[in-house]
Amino acid sequence: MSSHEDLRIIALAEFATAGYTATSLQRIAELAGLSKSSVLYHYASKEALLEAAIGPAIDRMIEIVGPFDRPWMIRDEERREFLEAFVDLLLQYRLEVHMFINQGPSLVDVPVIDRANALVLRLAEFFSANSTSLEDKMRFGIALGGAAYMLCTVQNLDLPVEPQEEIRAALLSIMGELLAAVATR
Amino acid sequence: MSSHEDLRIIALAEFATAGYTATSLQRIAELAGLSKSSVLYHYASKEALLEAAIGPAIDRMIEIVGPFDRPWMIRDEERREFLEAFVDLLLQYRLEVHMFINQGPSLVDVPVIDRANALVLRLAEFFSANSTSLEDKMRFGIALGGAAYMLCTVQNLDLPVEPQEEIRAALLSIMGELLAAVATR
DNA sequence: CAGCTCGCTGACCGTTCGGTCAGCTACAGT
DNA sequence: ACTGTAGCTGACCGAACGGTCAGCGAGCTG
Repeated sequence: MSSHEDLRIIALAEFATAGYTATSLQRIAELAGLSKSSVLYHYASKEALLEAAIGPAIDRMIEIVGPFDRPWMIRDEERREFLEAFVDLLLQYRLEVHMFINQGPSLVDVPVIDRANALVLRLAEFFSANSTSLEDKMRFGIALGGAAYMLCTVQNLDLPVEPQEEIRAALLSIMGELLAAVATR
Repeated sequence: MSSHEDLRIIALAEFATAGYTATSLQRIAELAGLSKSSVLYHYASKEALLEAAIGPAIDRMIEIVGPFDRPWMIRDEERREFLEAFVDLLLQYRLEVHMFINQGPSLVDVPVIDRANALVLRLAEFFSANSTSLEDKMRFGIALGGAAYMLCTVQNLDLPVEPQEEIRAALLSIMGELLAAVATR
């Protein structure tokens, strides 16, 4: 296994659970069994490490949201399709999503975080494009923040991580219910 | 106005939005128009400031959860009562709740945070006491984390803070729906 | 063997962190 | 007028931060 990829994974886990600013390069180095200098050999800066950690998840998310940037034009089955893709992405990138959902607002001016924040805004517009009521917007916020929180706090609330398929089905059910206003229109 | 209370309010806002570790005493001092030394005159340490900022919210929460520590014994109307008290508490202490929900897991070994984490665990037990299914537990996690996220990110998602009464009604509706398994049983 | 790159390291840099301390000013009680 | 005390301050401390740099040994290539 490569130190480069190890560092990415370790940094992501620490950034997501302990917070970006609360995670030192020294700490990452210790977890990887390397020196701080080695971390900075593989990644030019702490910010570059953050970019590598959550960048791919944001790219993938933009891929998914991209085709639907005319939310009032898409059909019902496409909305369902989107919801499934979205839930799958939440499951695949749970640490990344949890990270930029919860720490995004506090890390402005970091390029990769700004991309994430802009993406969240686009998502909000997508989900509330045709439903301007306050409650519908609140539903979106709760669904997004709630899923991100729950998927990363499962271990603290004695929730099992397995079986993945059952979690997916339940999450799809709950998210569909929460976003019913857009998912079933 | 007292500097003491000013500092508490400023610190709470900064801790909740920027994060505890990311907020320096210097920053709090500047926002309050004081020197860092003055902050440490009013509060013995950064940790004491955190305790003052979120302690009252935790005390109040324990008051609310306390009477219901036999969840399988309470009646339906009591569950409804509890949900209303809980939503009111979320609205009154939104910054505090957002703070220890999102930063609680990463700030272990801080006494006041440990109290908060223990409280969250008690809440989880309360809501899922008679419903051990995976989906019901996920519902609780999404409701808690989602409400905390949404109530502190409203301004970022162009959600209005007013009118308070409409937000309360909508939140009660959504939370009741999410926690239907326990709220209506 | 010489030369080169790759992964990695310790020593070191300037800055900022939370926290301590002696001392300042304004004011109230005696 | 003397004495506290409350509120506040700048100077300073050791530790930890992100980051730089010269140089190490191993392995591949000519």
